[in-house]
Amino acid sequence: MEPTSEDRHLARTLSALHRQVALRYGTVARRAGLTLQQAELLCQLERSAPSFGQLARLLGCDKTNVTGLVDRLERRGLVRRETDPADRRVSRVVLTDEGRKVGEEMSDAFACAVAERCATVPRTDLARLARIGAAAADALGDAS
Amino acid sequence: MEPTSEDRHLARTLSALHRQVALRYGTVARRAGLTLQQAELLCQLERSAPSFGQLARLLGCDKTNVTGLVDRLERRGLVRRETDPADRRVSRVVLTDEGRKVGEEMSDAFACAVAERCATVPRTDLARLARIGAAAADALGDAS
DNA sequence: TATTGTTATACTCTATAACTATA
DNA sequence: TATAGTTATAGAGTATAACAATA
Repeated sequence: MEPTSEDRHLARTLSALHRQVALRYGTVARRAGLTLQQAELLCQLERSAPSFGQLARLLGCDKTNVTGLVDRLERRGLVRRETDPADRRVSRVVLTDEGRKVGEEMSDAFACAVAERCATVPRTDLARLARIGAAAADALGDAS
Repeated sequence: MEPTSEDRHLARTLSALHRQVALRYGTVARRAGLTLQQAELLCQLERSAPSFGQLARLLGCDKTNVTGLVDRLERRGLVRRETDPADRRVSRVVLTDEGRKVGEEMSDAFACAVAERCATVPRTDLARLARIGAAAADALGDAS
């Protein structure tokens, strides 16, 4: 299938936006002494306690990779492993109090950085971006 | 500065969108036998021949890193180094014919993947996303 | 003297294959 | 036997400090 001119334009835009977000998010993470990958893992723990396999799927990497990421976050006291009582093969990754604090600080810092820089973009456009961006992220995340 | 509820919402959305784009883009890159970082460097060469320092700034990484990335892309025949005649300290990175071909194939494949998956999102919304997303990327990319 | 790219080093990220423990 | 997580290994990405060539 050949992409249309509109397809190409949207793809280029999403790619540029992704790069800028990664840059800003990486800056915030580094200020907290974390890598971008560690910060993204930490953010997946705010509302649930996923297993290693679930984390691998959420982050789009191999499960062997998650072992190392969690090792390093655990060594810094930001997360801990908990064995699932229902199935003793699975380990769940849980935020410590310190980990929750660091995660919230990073989220706030990133939100502020975005808001400051996007102050030149009309408010109604930002609201649209939030709405449509969420729909697009959902669509892109659908299986396979 | 404390972020508003709208700030947080926008930041969460941009973060989710970034993650999905990175996942899809990474898949396309891997199919071409490249890492996500190599693919992103390659895409910076379509319209210009940046120096190592410029590439470092564009990619948000250290210049020492660019040396390694270019080494690996050069080893695979996708780019080559050219000394700038005006200032013999600077090297410019140039696409080979093969590199341009691979870059274009990846761009097309990514545009198609996005278009297919976003088929459920109304066309007018996608046009808005492209317009506002570009403005936001510009705003986020502004200095400092 | 300042700048550009490179090298050396150390650590992190990443996937594949082989392994252990549990189901 | 199948699945969840780990370990060993190897290669790639990353930054810091020291360096060579050029300006």
